[in-house]
Amino acid sequence: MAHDPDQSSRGVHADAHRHAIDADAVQSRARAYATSKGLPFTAMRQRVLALLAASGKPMAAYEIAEKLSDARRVQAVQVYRALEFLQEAGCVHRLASQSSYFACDHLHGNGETVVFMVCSQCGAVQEAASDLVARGLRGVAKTTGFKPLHPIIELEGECADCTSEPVR
Amino acid sequence: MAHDPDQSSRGVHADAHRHAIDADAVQSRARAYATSKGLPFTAMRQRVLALLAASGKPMAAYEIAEKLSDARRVQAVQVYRALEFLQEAGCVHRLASQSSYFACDHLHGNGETVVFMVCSQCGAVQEAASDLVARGLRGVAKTTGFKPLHPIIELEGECADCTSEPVR
DNA sequence: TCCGAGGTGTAATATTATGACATGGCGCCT
DNA sequence: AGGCGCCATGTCATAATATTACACCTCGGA
Ligand SMILES: [Zn+2]
Ligand SMILES: [Zn+2]
Ligand SMILES: [Zn+2]
Ligand SMILES: [Zn+2]
Repeated sequence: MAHDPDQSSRGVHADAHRHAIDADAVQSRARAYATSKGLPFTAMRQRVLALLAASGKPMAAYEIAEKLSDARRVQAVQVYRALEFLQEAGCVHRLASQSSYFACDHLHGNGETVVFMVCSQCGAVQEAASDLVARGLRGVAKTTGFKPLHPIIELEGECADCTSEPVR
Repeated sequence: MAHDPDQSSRGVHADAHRHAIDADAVQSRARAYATSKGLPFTAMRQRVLALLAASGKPMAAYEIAEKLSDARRVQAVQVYRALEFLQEAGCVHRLASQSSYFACDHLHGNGETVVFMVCSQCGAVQEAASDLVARGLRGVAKTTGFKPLHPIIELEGECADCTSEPVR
Protein backbone atom coordinates (compact mmCIF):
# COMPACT_ATOMS: atom_id res chain seq x y z
CA MET A 1 0.00 0.00 0.00
CA ALA A 2 1.30 3.46 -0.90
CA HIS A 3 1.55 6.47 1.39
CA ASP A 4 -0.99 9.14 1.09
CA PRO A 5 0.28 11.27 -1.78
CA ASP A 6 -0.82 14.35 0.16
CA GLN A 7 -1.79 16.19 -2.91
CA SER A 8 -3.82 18.62 -0.86
CA SER A 9 -0.77 20.53 0.27
CA ARG A 10 -0.44 22.32 -3.03
CA GLY A 11 -1.32 25.97 -2.78
CA VAL A 12 0.55 26.55 0.47
CA HIS A 13 2.97 29.40 -0.12
CA ALA A 14 4.94 29.66 3.10
CA ASP A 15 8.12 29.34 1.04
CA ALA A 16 8.35 28.40 -2.62
CA HIS A 17 7.28 24.78 -2.76
CA ARG A 18 8.34 24.08 0.77
CA HIS A 19 6.90 20.95 2.31
CA ALA A 20 8.25 20.88 5.82
CA ILE A 21 7.91 17.73 7.84
CA ASP A 22 5.96 17.17 11.02
CA ALA A 23 8.86 17.69 13.36
CA ASP A 24 7.13 16.37 16.46
CA ALA A 25 6.06 13.15 14.82
CA VAL A 26 9.44 12.36 13.34
CA GLN A 27 11.16 13.28 16.57
CA SER A 28 9.00 10.96 18.60
CA ARG A 29 9.75 8.17 16.17
CA ALA A 30 13.44 8.77 16.61
CA ARG A 31 13.02 8.78 20.34
CA ALA A 32 11.12 5.51 20.22
CA TYR A 33 13.86 3.91 18.17
CA ALA A 34 16.51 5.15 20.58
CA THR A 35 14.62 3.74 23.53
CA SER A 36 14.10 0.41 21.83
CA LYS A 37 17.84 0.15 21.25
CA GLY A 38 18.80 1.45 24.65
CA LEU A 39 20.58 4.39 23.03
CA PRO A 40 20.24 8.06 23.91
CA PHE A 41 18.47 10.53 21.63
CA THR A 42 21.15 13.11 22.18
CA ALA A 43 21.14 16.84 21.62
CA MET A 44 23.20 16.55 18.44
CA ARG A 45 20.83 14.00 16.99
CA GLN A 46 17.87 16.17 17.85
CA ARG A 47 19.42 19.25 16.32
CA VAL A 48 20.24 17.53 13.04
CA LEU A 49 16.80 16.00 12.77
CA ALA A 50 15.05 19.24 13.66
CA LEU A 51 17.00 21.13 11.03
CA LEU A 52 16.23 18.60 8.32
CA ALA A 53 12.57 18.48 9.28
CA ALA A 54 12.28 22.25 9.21
CA SER A 55 14.08 22.52 5.91
CA GLY A 56 11.80 20.03 4.18
CA LYS A 57 14.43 19.55 1.51
CA PRO A 58 17.60 17.53 1.18
CA MET A 59 20.73 19.05 2.68
CA ALA A 60 24.37 18.17 2.32
CA ALA A 61 26.14 17.08 5.48
CA TYR A 62 28.50 20.05 5.43
CA GLU A 63 25.57 22.37 4.91
CA ILE A 64 23.99 20.94 8.06
CA ALA A 65 27.22 21.39 9.96
CA GLU A 66 27.34 24.98 8.77
CA LYS A 67 23.79 25.79 9.85
CA LEU A 68 24.25 24.19 13.25
CA SER A 69 27.44 26.08 13.98
CA ASP A 70 27.16 29.00 16.34
CA ALA A 71 29.78 29.88 18.93
CA ARG A 72 31.02 26.31 18.68
CA ARG A 73 31.84 25.00 15.25
CA VAL A 74 29.98 21.79 14.48
CA GLN A 75 32.29 19.47 12.57
CA ALA A 76 31.10 17.41 9.63
CA VAL A 77 32.00 14.18 11.36
CA GLN A 78 29.55 14.93 14.13
CA VAL A 79 26.83 15.42 11.56
CA TYR A 80 27.70 12.16 9.84
CA ARG A 81 27.45 10.36 13.15
CA ALA A 82 24.03 11.81 13.84
CA LEU A 83 22.89 11.04 10.31
CA GLU A 84 23.95 7.43 10.68
CA PHE A 85 21.79 7.07 13.76
CA LEU A 86 18.85 8.84 12.17
CA GLN A 87 19.04 6.70 9.06
CA GLU A 88 18.99 3.56 11.17
CA ALA A 89 16.01 5.00 12.99
CA GLY A 90 14.29 5.45 9.63
CA CYS A 91 13.82 9.17 10.13
CA VAL A 92 16.30 10.30 7.52
CA HIS A 93 17.15 9.02 4.07
CA ARG A 94 20.19 9.58 1.92
CA LEU A 95 19.82 10.61 -1.71
CA ALA A 96 22.54 8.72 -3.50
CA SER A 97 22.18 10.83 -6.61
CA GLN A 98 23.12 13.97 -4.69
CA SER A 99 24.89 12.77 -1.57
CA SER A 100 22.36 14.64 0.49
CA TYR A 101 20.03 13.83 3.36
CA PHE A 102 16.40 14.54 4.12
CA ALA A 103 13.91 13.90 6.90
CA CYS A 104 11.10 11.43 6.36
CA ASP A 105 7.82 11.41 8.23
CA HIS A 106 6.55 8.11 6.90
CA LEU A 107 6.56 4.86 8.74
CA HIS A 108 8.10 2.36 6.36
CA GLY A 109 7.00 -1.15 7.18
CA ASN A 110 9.45 -4.01 6.88
CA GLY A 111 10.20 -4.57 3.19
CA GLU A 112 8.41 -1.60 1.69
CA THR A 113 9.82 -0.46 -1.63
CA VAL A 114 9.97 3.30 -1.70
CA VAL A 115 10.58 5.63 -4.62
CA PHE A 116 12.22 9.01 -4.04
CA MET A 117 10.99 11.56 -6.54
CA VAL A 118 13.45 14.42 -6.70
CA CYS A 119 12.48 17.66 -8.38
CA SER A 120 15.36 19.07 -10.37
CA GLN A 121 13.79 22.53 -10.27
CA CYS A 122 13.04 23.10 -6.60
CA GLY A 123 14.93 20.20 -5.04
CA ALA A 124 11.97 18.87 -3.10
CA VAL A 125 11.64 15.14 -2.58
CA GLN A 126 8.41 13.18 -2.44
CA GLU A 127 8.27 9.56 -1.37
CA ALA A 128 5.86 6.91 -2.50
CA ALA A 129 5.81 3.19 -1.96
CA SER A 130 5.00 1.09 -4.99
CA ASP A 131 4.05 -2.50 -4.91
CA LEU A 132 4.27 -2.68 -8.67
CA VAL A 133 7.87 -1.52 -8.62
CA ALA A 134 8.59 -3.99 -5.87
CA ARG A 135 7.17 -6.83 -7.94
CA GLY A 136 9.14 -5.69 -10.97
CA LEU A 137 12.35 -5.74 -8.97
CA ARG A 138 11.65 -9.16 -7.55
CA GLY A 139 10.96 -10.27 -11.11
CA VAL A 140 14.25 -9.18 -12.65
CA ALA A 141 16.10 -10.50 -9.63
CA LYS A 142 14.51 -13.89 -9.92
CA THR A 143 15.28 -14.06 -13.63
CA THR A 144 18.97 -13.69 -12.93
CA GLY A 145 19.11 -15.64 -9.69
CA PHE A 146 19.94 -12.48 -7.79
CA LYS A 147 18.98 -12.23 -4.13
CA PRO A 148 17.80 -8.65 -3.56
CA LEU A 149 18.46 -7.03 -0.22
CA HIS A 150 18.19 -3.28 -0.44
CA PRO A 151 16.87 -1.18 -3.36
CA ILE A 152 17.78 2.40 -4.19
CA ILE A 153 15.17 4.01 -6.39
CA GLU A 154 15.42 7.67 -7.25
CA LEU A 155 13.41 9.41 -9.88
CA GLU A 156 14.69 12.74 -11.13
CA GLY A 157 12.11 14.95 -12.72
CA GLU A 158 9.83 17.87 -12.11
CA CYS A 159 7.29 18.08 -9.33
CA ALA A 160 3.69 19.18 -9.77
CA ASP A 161 4.34 22.61 -8.28
CA CYS A 162 7.23 23.37 -10.60
CA THR A 163 5.41 22.08 -13.65
CA SER A 164 2.51 24.42 -13.08
CA GLU A 165 4.58 27.37 -11.89
CA PRO A 166 7.52 27.44 -14.33
CA VAL A 167 11.17 28.03 -13.47
CA ARG A 168 10.73 30.66 -10.65
CA MET B 1 13.00 -8.54 -22.02
CA ALA B 2 16.05 -9.17 -19.84
CA HIS B 3 19.62 -9.61 -20.98
CA ASP B 4 21.13 -13.04 -20.96
CA PRO B 5 22.00 -13.80 -17.35
CA ASP B 6 25.06 -15.81 -18.42
CA GLN B 7 24.62 -18.20 -15.60
CA SER B 8 26.68 -20.86 -17.36
CA SER B 9 29.96 -19.29 -16.32
CA ARG B 10 29.76 -20.70 -12.83
CA GLY B 11 32.70 -22.95 -12.10
CA VAL B 12 35.12 -20.83 -14.11
CA HIS B 13 37.89 -19.75 -11.80
CA ALA B 14 39.98 -17.40 -13.89
CA ASP B 15 39.14 -14.74 -11.33
CA ALA B 16 36.37 -15.08 -8.77
CA HIS B 17 33.07 -14.39 -10.53
CA ARG B 18 34.51 -12.26 -13.29
CA HIS B 19 32.17 -11.37 -16.13
CA ALA B 20 34.21 -9.31 -18.54
CA ILE B 21 32.48 -7.36 -21.26
CA ASP B 22 32.79 -7.79 -25.01
CA ALA B 23 35.40 -5.11 -25.49
CA ASP B 24 35.16 -4.98 -29.27
CA ALA B 25 31.40 -4.53 -29.29
CA VAL B 26 31.37 -1.79 -26.70
CA GLN B 27 34.28 -0.07 -28.37
CA SER B 28 32.58 0.00 -31.72
CA ARG B 29 29.48 1.46 -30.10
CA ALA B 30 31.58 4.22 -28.60
CA ARG B 31 33.21 4.85 -31.95
CA ALA B 32 29.84 5.05 -33.64
CA TYR B 33 28.62 7.56 -31.09
CA ALA B 34 31.75 9.66 -31.54
CA THR B 35 31.33 9.68 -35.29
CA SER B 36 27.68 10.61 -35.04
CA LYS B 37 28.62 13.59 -32.89
CA GLY B 38 31.61 14.57 -34.94
CA LEU B 39 33.87 13.97 -31.97
CA PRO B 40 37.06 11.94 -31.80
CA PHE B 41 37.28 8.61 -30.02
CA THR B 42 40.59 9.50 -28.51
CA ALA B 43 43.28 7.34 -26.97
CA MET B 44 42.33 8.33 -23.43
CA ARG B 45 38.69 7.41 -24.03
CA GLN B 46 39.72 4.10 -25.51
CA ARG B 47 42.03 3.30 -22.63
CA VAL B 48 39.41 4.03 -19.99
CA LEU B 49 36.78 2.02 -21.79
CA ALA B 50 39.11 -0.90 -22.43
CA LEU B 51 40.11 -1.04 -18.78
CA LEU B 52 36.52 -1.01 -17.59
CA ALA B 53 35.51 -3.64 -20.12
CA ALA B 54 38.36 -5.91 -19.14
CA SER B 55 37.69 -5.48 -15.46
CA GLY B 56 34.03 -6.42 -15.79
CA LYS B 57 33.37 -4.77 -12.45
CA PRO B 58 32.79 -1.23 -11.28
CA MET B 59 35.88 0.87 -10.65
CA ALA B 60 36.36 4.18 -8.91
CA ALA B 61 37.66 7.02 -11.05
CA TYR B 62 40.89 7.30 -9.08
CA GLU B 63 41.38 3.57 -9.34
CA ILE B 64 41.15 3.90 -13.11
CA ALA B 65 43.64 6.76 -13.09
CA GLU B 66 45.96 4.62 -10.99
CA LYS B 67 45.79 1.61 -13.33
CA LEU B 68 46.32 3.73 -16.43
CA SER B 69 49.34 5.47 -15.02
CA ASP B 70 52.71 4.29 -16.30
CA ALA B 71 55.62 6.58 -16.99
CA ARG B 72 53.15 9.42 -17.21
CA ARG B 73 50.76 9.90 -14.35
CA VAL B 74 47.13 9.95 -15.48
CA GLN B 75 45.26 12.57 -13.49
CA ALA B 76 41.77 11.94 -12.16
CA VAL B 77 40.36 14.86 -14.09
CA GLN B 78 41.35 13.21 -17.34
CA VAL B 79 39.52 10.08 -16.31
CA TYR B 80 36.41 12.05 -15.38
CA ARG B 81 36.46 13.70 -18.78
CA ALA B 82 36.66 10.36 -20.53
CA LEU B 83 33.95 8.93 -18.32
CA GLU B 84 31.65 11.80 -19.15
CA PHE B 85 32.02 11.08 -22.84
CA LEU B 86 31.57 7.34 -22.37
CA GLN B 87 28.45 7.82 -20.28
CA GLU B 88 26.94 10.03 -22.96
CA ALA B 89 27.83 7.34 -25.46
CA GLY B 90 25.95 4.84 -23.32
CA CYS B 91 28.97 2.61 -22.91
CA VAL B 92 29.54 3.29 -19.25
CA HIS B 93 27.22 3.73 -16.32
CA ARG B 94 27.77 5.29 -12.94
CA LEU B 95 26.72 3.47 -9.78
CA ALA B 96 25.36 6.19 -7.53
CA SER B 97 25.46 3.95 -4.49
CA GLN B 98 29.24 3.57 -4.78
CA SER B 99 30.40 6.45 -6.94
CA SER B 100 31.94 3.96 -9.32
CA TYR B 101 31.78 3.30 -13.02
CA PHE B 102 31.35 0.20 -15.13
CA ALA B 103 31.23 -0.72 -18.81
CA CYS B 104 27.96 -1.80 -20.35
CA ASP B 105 27.63 -3.90 -23.47
CA HIS B 106 23.91 -3.52 -23.88
CA LEU B 107 22.15 -1.29 -26.30
CA HIS B 108 19.59 0.63 -24.28
CA GLY B 109 16.77 1.84 -26.47
CA ASN B 110 15.25 5.27 -25.87
CA GLY B 111 13.38 5.21 -22.57
CA GLU B 112 14.34 1.78 -21.33
CA THR B 113 14.19 1.43 -17.56
CA VAL B 114 17.22 -0.48 -16.38
CA VAL B 115 17.92 -2.04 -13.01
CA PHE B 116 21.50 -2.38 -11.79
CA MET B 117 21.91 -5.40 -9.55
CA VAL B 118 25.03 -5.01 -7.46
CA CYS B 119 26.46 -7.96 -5.60
CA SER B 120 27.70 -6.94 -2.19
CA GLN B 121 29.92 -10.02 -2.01
CA CYS B 122 31.84 -9.93 -5.28
CA GLY B 123 30.98 -6.45 -6.54
CA ALA B 124 29.73 -7.60 -9.92
CA VAL B 125 26.88 -5.74 -11.57
CA GLN B 126 24.17 -7.23 -13.74
CA GLU B 127 21.73 -5.13 -15.71
CA ALA B 128 18.18 -5.92 -16.63
CA ALA B 129 15.45 -3.86 -18.17
CA SER B 130 12.05 -4.16 -16.57
CA ASP B 131 8.85 -2.96 -18.08
CA LEU B 132 7.02 -3.72 -14.89
CA VAL B 133 9.31 -1.45 -12.90
CA ALA B 134 8.90 1.21 -15.56
CA ARG B 135 5.14 1.02 -15.26
CA GLY B 136 5.35 1.14 -11.49
CA LEU B 137 7.44 4.28 -11.64
CA ARG B 138 5.10 5.95 -14.10
CA GLY B 139 2.29 5.00 -11.74
CA VAL B 140 3.66 6.60 -8.60
CA ALA B 141 4.71 9.64 -10.60
CA LYS B 142 1.26 10.08 -12.04
CA THR B 143 -0.31 9.76 -8.61
CA THR B 144 1.66 12.70 -7.32
CA GLY B 145 1.68 14.76 -10.50
CA PHE B 146 5.40 14.26 -10.85
CA LYS B 147 6.97 14.37 -14.30
CA PRO B 148 9.65 11.68 -14.37
CA LEU B 149 12.76 12.27 -16.44
CA HIS B 150 15.57 9.98 -15.37
CA PRO B 151 15.39 7.00 -13.00
CA ILE B 152 18.21 5.58 -10.91
CA ILE B 153 17.49 2.03 -9.83
CA GLU B 154 20.10 0.03 -7.99
CA LEU B 155 19.50 -3.23 -6.22
CA GLU B 156 22.04 -4.30 -3.66
CA GLY B 157 22.09 -7.99 -2.87
CA GLU B 158 23.86 -11.21 -3.63
CA CYS B 159 24.42 -12.61 -7.09
CA ALA B 160 23.74 -16.19 -8.10
CA ASP B 161 27.43 -17.09 -8.04
CA CYS B 162 27.98 -15.81 -4.55
CA THR B 163 24.82 -17.40 -3.22
CA SER B 164 25.89 -20.84 -4.35
CA GLU B 165 29.55 -20.40 -3.48
CA PRO B 166 29.47 -18.80 -0.01
CA VAL B 167 31.62 -15.97 1.25
CA ARG B 168 34.94 -17.08 -0.43
C1' DT C 1 34.36 2.18 43.37
C1' DC C 2 35.64 0.25 39.10
C1' DC C 3 34.58 -0.78 34.54
C1' DG C 4 32.70 -0.70 29.92
C1' DA C 5 29.69 1.05 26.31
C1' DG C 6 28.61 4.77 23.81
C1' DG C 7 28.89 9.92 22.80
C1' DT C 8 31.61 14.15 22.04
C1' DG C 9 35.16 17.24 20.37
C1' DT C 10 39.00 17.79 17.64
C1' DA C 11 42.50 16.97 14.28
C1' DA C 12 43.92 14.66 10.44
C1' DT C 13 43.28 12.23 6.35
C1' DA C 14 40.96 9.77 2.59
C1' DT C 15 37.94 9.83 -1.35
C1' DT C 16 35.28 11.88 -4.99
C1' DA C 17 34.74 15.65 -8.20
C1' DT C 18 35.35 20.17 -10.51
C1' DG C 19 37.64 24.73 -12.01
C1' DA C 20 41.11 27.25 -14.36
C1' DC C 21 44.37 27.87 -17.83
C1' DA C 22 48.01 27.23 -21.13
C1' DT C 23 49.06 24.21 -24.87
C1' DG C 24 48.58 21.32 -29.01
C1' DG C 25 46.34 19.02 -32.89
C1' DC C 26 43.18 19.24 -36.59
C1' DG C 27 39.77 20.69 -39.80
C1' DC C 28 38.20 24.72 -42.35
C1' DC C 29 38.07 29.04 -44.55
C1' DT C 30 40.61 32.65 -47.06
C1' DA D 1 50.48 28.88 -46.53
C1' DG D 2 48.37 31.43 -42.82
C1' DG D 3 44.86 32.26 -39.47
C1' DC D 4 40.90 30.66 -36.73
C1' DG D 5 37.80 27.93 -33.99
C1' DC D 6 36.93 23.84 -31.68
C1' DC D 7 38.01 20.34 -29.01
C1' DA D 8 41.17 17.40 -26.28
C1' DT D 9 45.21 17.28 -23.25
C1' DG D 10 48.23 18.02 -19.32
C1' DT D 11 48.85 20.16 -15.17
C1' DC D 12 47.88 22.52 -11.00
C1' DA D 13 44.75 23.81 -7.71
C1' DT D 14 40.66 23.46 -5.03
C1' DA D 15 36.02 22.03 -3.68
C1' DA D 16 32.93 18.70 -1.75
C1' DT D 17 32.04 14.42 0.49
C1' DA D 18 33.30 10.95 3.96
C1' DT D 19 36.11 8.34 7.29
C1' DT D 20 39.81 7.26 10.83
C1' DA D 21 42.08 8.09 15.11
C1' DC D 22 42.30 9.38 19.66
C1' DA D 23 41.66 11.60 24.08
C1' DC D 24 38.10 12.69 27.09
C1' DC D 25 33.48 12.48 29.27
C1' DT D 26 29.28 10.46 31.29
C1' DC D 27 26.19 7.26 32.61
C1' DG D 28 24.80 2.78 34.51
C1' DG D 29 25.69 -1.76 36.17
C1' DA D 30 28.83 -5.24 38.63
ZN1 LIG E 1 10.80 7.63 4.03
ZN1 LIG F 1 9.70 21.33 -7.88
ZN1 LIG G 1 23.71 -0.64 -19.62
ZN1 LIG H 1 28.58 -12.00 -6.28
